[in-house]
Amino acid sequence: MKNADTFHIGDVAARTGLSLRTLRYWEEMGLVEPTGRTDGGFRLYAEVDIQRLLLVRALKPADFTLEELQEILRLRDLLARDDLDGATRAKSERELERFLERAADRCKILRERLVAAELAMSALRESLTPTAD
Amino acid sequence: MKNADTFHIGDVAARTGLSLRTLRYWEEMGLVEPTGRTDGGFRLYAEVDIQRLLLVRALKPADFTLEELQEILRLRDLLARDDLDGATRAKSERELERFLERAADRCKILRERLVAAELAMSALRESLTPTAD
DNA sequence: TTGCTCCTCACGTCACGTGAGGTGGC
DNA sequence: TTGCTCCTCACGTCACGTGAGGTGGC
Repeated sequence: MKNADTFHIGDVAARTGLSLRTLRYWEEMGLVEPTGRTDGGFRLYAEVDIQRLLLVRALKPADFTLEELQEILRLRDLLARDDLDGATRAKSERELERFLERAADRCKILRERLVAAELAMSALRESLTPTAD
Repeated sequence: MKNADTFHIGDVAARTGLSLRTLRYWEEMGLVEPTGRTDGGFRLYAEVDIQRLLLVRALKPADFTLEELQEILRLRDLLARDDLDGATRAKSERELERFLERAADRCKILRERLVAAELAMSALRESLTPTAD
């Protein structure tokens, strides 16, 4: 039921660093569904599924909701097809661009907040030795 | 009941960018409690409360839980006192140091994840023009 | 006095964590 | 056949969001 190119959920968790619960939840939300199942009901992930999972994992720090990530995957899948009419392709490209721009903005904001946090932390650290030195 | 140096929750929300719900929740968790209340029950925040709120807000991006932030505030308050015996002070300083080190580590990890996210995003963007150009 | 601000429940949400009880795979 | 992995509920958690229904403040 399982050939050499498919993986059980435990293998996938080990390879991606995601929890079993996260893998099942992402499937439940329609984000990444395993290619197949064994007769007994075990999930079977193919290499392409794992690449999808790694993409989602990589994008998560940009503060997307799972719904937004799903939309990004949908657009990516759509654009990967070659039977797409020009108008649909152009529209999808613009939508994906918009997502990526918002994500870039949020990355910038997160970086600024990290700087502010580190500033606050060094201020705290310095208050440890207020008079002495 | 309210003098010139105290603020209603709405003023505080405007000044800190935190929601009313967040201010009330942080109080409920024992993180930042307003200095007083009016006879009618309105919260009254003093300047010192607002500084506490701004510190918590600044530290949040370092991925602390509210419980951890509470512990940091407790240690900071303790260390601000001058009636502290040397042993307690030294111990508290070490504890706070440990927190700050862990926070610095997490900031570093978050920064690396942001880089990875931006890499994944530019890879996505490039896949938009696979053949043309 | 009017309306704007504030109050306290209390249920909802997002992205999972964590058992409980049961079965598949090599 | 044994045990290790996997399955599906389903309740719990964290940090709030979002009304509902009622009252305080200038």
